[in-house]
Amino acid sequence: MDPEVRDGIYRMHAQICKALADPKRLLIINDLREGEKTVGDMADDLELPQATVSQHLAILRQRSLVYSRRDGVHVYYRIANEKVTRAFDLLREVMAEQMAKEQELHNAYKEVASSE
Amino acid sequence: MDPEVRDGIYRMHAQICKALADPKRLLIINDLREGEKTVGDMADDLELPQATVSQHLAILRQRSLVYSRRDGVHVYYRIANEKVTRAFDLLREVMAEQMAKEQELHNAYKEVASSE
DNA sequence: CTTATATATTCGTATACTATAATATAGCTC
DNA sequence: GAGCTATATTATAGTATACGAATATATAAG
Repeated sequence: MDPEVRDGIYRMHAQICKALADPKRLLIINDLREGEKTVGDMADDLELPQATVSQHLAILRQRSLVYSRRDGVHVYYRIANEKVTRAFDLLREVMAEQMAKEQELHNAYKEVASSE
Repeated sequence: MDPEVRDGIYRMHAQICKALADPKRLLIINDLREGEKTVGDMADDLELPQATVSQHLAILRQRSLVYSRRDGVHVYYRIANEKVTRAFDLLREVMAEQMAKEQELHNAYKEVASSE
């Protein structure tokens, strides 16, 4: 493949990953699983300042991970693609498996240590 | 959930996402789908300096997305969890669908423009 | 047109990331 | 041990990102 094209694709791919690479944006995405919500709803749910939520939503919007629609004074957001949620879940599973593995090691170590 | 615990989990989750959030690391992960490889193999495949590949592998290693084993002078890397690959693929599909959608819009616009 | 509310944007700053070059370490072979 | 190759680490400079506070915009109601 043309290296420039390849790099362009990988840059875009990374941009999408970057959109997920922040704890608050993950909280927002998780919150949106329940369905469409307004900025204020999410700010309340997550106990975050409105400006913070709005800033992060702007990033998610720019990268088309969420869509928004205005209804009067409210702007409703929703997850743009169900695959985003699935990726969220997969990566959380990776994390959980890592933690489980560490836990095992830790327990094994305690056994050895206590039998000395 | 205890907000501190929640934040800790989301921080870790974001750390894993961050590991994917760089074009070169995505190239590396993609390269490793073919199977175990050494640092040098990957540097050759991707036409990147050895130090660059090694640095990015260090990040992937710290976050346990890849495992490594030494065999003599070589260090072989492999993807730690197949779910990482699946997340890679899902997010690439998200990107592809976005591009397709943009393409459609673009074509639709051209039609309108040319009929004026 | 003014006020009130919801949302978005801007700005300054602190922090974190990436890239490159140089250097260091580890394990062979002789 | 000397020299060679593979890999890792460090230093640093440049860039990007996140956060908080303040400000701006948009809509609805009066």
